[in-house]
Amino acid sequence: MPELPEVETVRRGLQPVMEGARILKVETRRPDLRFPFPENFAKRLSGRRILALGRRAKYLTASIEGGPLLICHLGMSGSFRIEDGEERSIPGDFHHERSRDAAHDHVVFHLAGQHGGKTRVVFNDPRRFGFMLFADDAGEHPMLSGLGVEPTGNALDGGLLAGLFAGKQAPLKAALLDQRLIAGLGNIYASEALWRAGLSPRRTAGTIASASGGPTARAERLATAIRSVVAAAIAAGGSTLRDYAQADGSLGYFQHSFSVYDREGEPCRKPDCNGLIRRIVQSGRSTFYCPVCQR
DNA sequence: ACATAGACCTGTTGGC
DNA sequence: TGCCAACAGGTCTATG
Repeated sequence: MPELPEVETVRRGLQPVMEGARILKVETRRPDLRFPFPENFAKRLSGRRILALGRRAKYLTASIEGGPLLICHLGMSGSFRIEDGEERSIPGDFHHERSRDAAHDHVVFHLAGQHGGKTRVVFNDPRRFGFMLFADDAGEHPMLSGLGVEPTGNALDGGLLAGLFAGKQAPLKAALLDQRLIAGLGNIYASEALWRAGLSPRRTAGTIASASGGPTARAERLATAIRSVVAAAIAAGGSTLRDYAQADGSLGYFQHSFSVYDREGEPCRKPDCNGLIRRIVQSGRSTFYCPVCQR
């Protein structure tokens, strides 16, 4: 479920605990997630220091000193949880000690911080669509190599977007979900970006480019919408991060108010638009949009 | 190249 | 209340 903003929020939440920490031990509580764990997964990480946590699209990465680049994907239901690593043996603390749904805790990283404090970072994933893999020595992996442009920063502008979509017959919604073009959008933010841009999810993607493949007003609007919706969601994640940090340490999902997603039948939030949000299915997945102001 | 459907899993929700 | 179908934020594979 996590799209780029959620993954970035997870990265920022894990960063203070993981960067610079030494991995004392790694527990894998089953042989696989979506894929089998790499050979010697725990052994190749144990005893090593985590240099940096990164993110590419919806992938989290951890560079390991003298070791491999760890690539993690949260799939649809993955989350991380930070726990105090000191063994607790307080009588009556049973409830606090147990996590909310330990049934799907699949990986536990036991860490020692630079000042000796111990923590555990627990990966939980009920559906097990998530995975953990190692990149090769050059930090490359087929899952990362084909990814398109990040919708953060300023790289994605109208000109670039028009070039990416020129000639495409696929509907805009499908083009936005194509990770080879733009990397990191998912089902929610694709719908949200199209609403912000006032463009129909059913519109042929190529129609936002000019005949020469150059930018148009529509392409500029969509590029701006994508960047702004992603930036706003990351900001929202950051604000909930502070709350979660004080609660139970779980990272992965945050409440966010959406303009169209999951609002079928409700009024469009665009001022003076009297449309009602409609739900359609594209490529087997729900799309939400306003048929009045999105054309 | 492109569109669609199915696959992988478990949990939650809504209708009857 | 119980049951069951539909659906869920992802992406890889196979098929046309």
